[in-house]
Amino acid sequence: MIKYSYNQFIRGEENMDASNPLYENQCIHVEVVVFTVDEGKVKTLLLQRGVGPFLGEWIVPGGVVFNNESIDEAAVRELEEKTGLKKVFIKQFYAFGEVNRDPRMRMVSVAYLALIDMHKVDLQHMTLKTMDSKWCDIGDIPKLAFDHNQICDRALEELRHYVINSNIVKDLFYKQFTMPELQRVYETILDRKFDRRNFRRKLLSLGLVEKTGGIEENSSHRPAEYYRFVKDEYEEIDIF
Amino acid sequence: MIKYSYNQFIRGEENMDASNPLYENQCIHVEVVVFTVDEGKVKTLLLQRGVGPFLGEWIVPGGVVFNNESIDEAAVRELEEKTGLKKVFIKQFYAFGEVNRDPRMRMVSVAYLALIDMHKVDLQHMTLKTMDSKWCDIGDIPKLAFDHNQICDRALEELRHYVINSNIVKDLFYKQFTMPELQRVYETILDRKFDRRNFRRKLLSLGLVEKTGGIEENSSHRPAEYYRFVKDEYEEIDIF
DNA sequence: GTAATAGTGTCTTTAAGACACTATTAC
DNA sequence: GTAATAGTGTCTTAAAGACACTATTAC
Repeated sequence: MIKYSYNQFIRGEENMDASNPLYENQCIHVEVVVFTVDEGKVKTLLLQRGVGPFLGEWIVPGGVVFNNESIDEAAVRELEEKTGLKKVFIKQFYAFGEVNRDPRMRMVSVAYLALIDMHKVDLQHMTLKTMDSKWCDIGDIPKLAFDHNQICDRALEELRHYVINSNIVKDLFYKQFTMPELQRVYETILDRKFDRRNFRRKLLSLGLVEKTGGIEENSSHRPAEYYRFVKDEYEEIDIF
Repeated sequence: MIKYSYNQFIRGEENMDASNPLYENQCIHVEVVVFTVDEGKVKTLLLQRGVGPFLGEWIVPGGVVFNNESIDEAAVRELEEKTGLKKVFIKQFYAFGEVNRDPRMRMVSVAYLALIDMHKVDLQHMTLKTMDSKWCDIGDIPKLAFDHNQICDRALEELRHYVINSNIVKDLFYKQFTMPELQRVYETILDRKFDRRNFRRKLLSLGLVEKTGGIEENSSHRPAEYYRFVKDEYEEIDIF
């Protein structure tokens, strides 16, 4: 990467460098807010810091963007490091850039959200920089370090938006599912109830899901039929 | 701002600094894509670079984020420097972070969009770093420097989204307007036609606009009645 | 009166919302 | 048979879309 002097840059020439007090020591971070649904609850992945600043406090997964990777690639890498998951669909939703949001440097965080099936993940509870990790009900999120509460809140807003306007919910299911299960996921994330008949009519008439032919087994009641998502790709579509 | 060493940071201690090859020389930029409607056309503000790199090529307004301001504040400052407009409503819509998008440094651009009434603006055609400026029809945007075509395209997508889902269009009118004028703006931005009667019914039944009581003058045809937006604040509301 | 554009109301079609009974399984 | 949960259809209401004639102005 070519280097230039600050004075050249500020005079309007083509150069700039990172040793200028006006904008020195800037750094780009990504944060990935990971959502899942477990036992009818929406949960998000939190990590407990094993290092300072904010040693022992909880945060959402994230890390510095390296110069040899795009911000999207950094988010993917970060998610893989923390969950072991590759090829997860992530969605950038907001950049956080208040002045003193990180005590170490001037840091802008580009935040992403991801939806996963938690059963695919084998959580690492202890790593180099992490003392512990957990899935936390979105109603019970504790005070987090940095501005991560704000990031979480915003992520949840965006999640709801995507759930209403796309087929993103498919990422919560790695295989087949029943209509009541699917309905519970929508109800949990959106925090509202749907009529069973209207819900089923809606999802089917949009062509979003289809029967697989199989039915549930070992239920102590009438077994539900299995469904799958018709499309495997992300698609914008108004659902509710 | 406290400084730390790279080695401390990467070892998982609380420190980091900006002289580490993995993430040195990073810099945060903002870009503001400014939209207006002129003679029934959607236009965006472009500047011609008066300095290198890309001397003489066109870009959207933007600049470096200083360490004493948030990214939102930087966008507001940038917009004021380029248009003279204060208190303009801006909306962050995306962060662009490919690796080599700027030849000078590792640069992440947080992009904002703004809607203004162009008649309020007195364009500066020549400044320290700018050779010229113009309002460019969004159908005729030339090849721009950096990744600014991508930024423009995405801004337009987001603009359409906000026009459909909020009252943002109010920012295009600084005073009263007629129903046909308003309809033309929606039609231009969304690139579709509406039935006059249905359009009027929709806007009125949503309580978005109201008559001012005045009527157009000096039209060589039946004068139209003037309307105003009922709310002055940004509001999310599904319009179409 | 002509040209230009503004203003208005009804019918049809589609989507959303409300609502109750029958079916299947394990025990 | 009992408990638990799945599956299904119709009616009502609201919103969207299609559509044609009259009104006002400058000239």
